[in-house]
Amino acid sequence: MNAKKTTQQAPECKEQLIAIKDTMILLSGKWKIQIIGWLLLYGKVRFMDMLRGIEGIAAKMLSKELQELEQNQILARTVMPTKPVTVEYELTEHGKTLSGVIEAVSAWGITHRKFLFKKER
Amino acid sequence: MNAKKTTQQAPECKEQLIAIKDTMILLSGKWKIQIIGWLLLYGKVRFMDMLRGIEGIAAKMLSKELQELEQNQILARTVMPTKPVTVEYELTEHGKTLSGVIEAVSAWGITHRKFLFKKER
DNA sequence: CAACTTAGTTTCATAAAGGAAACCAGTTTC
DNA sequence: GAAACTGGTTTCCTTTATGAAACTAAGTTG
Repeated sequence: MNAKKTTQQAPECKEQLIAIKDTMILLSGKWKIQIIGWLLLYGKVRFMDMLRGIEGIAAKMLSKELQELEQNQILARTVMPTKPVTVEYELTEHGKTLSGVIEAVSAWGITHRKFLFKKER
Repeated sequence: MNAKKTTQQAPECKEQLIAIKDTMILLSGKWKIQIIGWLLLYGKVRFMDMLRGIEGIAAKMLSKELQELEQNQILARTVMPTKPVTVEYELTEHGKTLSGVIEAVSAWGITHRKFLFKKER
């Protein structure tokens, strides 16, 4: 995983770095990863549940982020024929393949918290 | 990993979701994850190497992102006593614990590319 | 001394992200 | 019918993020 550079030439662009860029284009922003984490934890979720549950998100943002994730086939939107119409969102099979990313991000957050705690004492 | 909601109450806030939020605060932006990916691949890297190698980044951005990552103890900055001063950046031990995240992000980018490819034919 | 290198910083400007609040449409309950 | 609920959309506004280009500072080379 190491390749020292002594010249001033830029190293060739590794596929992994391109893949990182591609992924981050889809997941950038303050809310997308949180939304996906929610769907991984809770399965099918209604719009208002997310709006109330994801602290601080505004309806406009939630709506926009859900649309973008749907366009990228990360999640699916289903309108239910209930009394007041409800809409359910859930991860697609492809969306579920993000679980590795979400879990890694989540695990590191906990690692980082411990790191900060160790330091301050 | 599933907890259906039928009530209108928001589900309690899971630790994992907080951890996701914490992590994304540190890694948000267009460049940070790419920079960390670079340092994981190449070890010690000089400022100008990154500036030339990370496609599209401007000096101001690189400088700012490196400062933020240093403040969060993800990487370390070392001024080398060379002819024209050079500065080396490398991940700290703590920064290296991000490898799981970076690898997951990178791997998913490749998964996603395959998914798109399968669909279009 | 002029020109070039490294490693930035500063300035000026634009683009993208995010948010609060009001509004809309359909349905239901009081 | 008034009020409430679901799931949004629209408007207006503020904050961040990002960028290109010029500029600084110290040392090096021709």
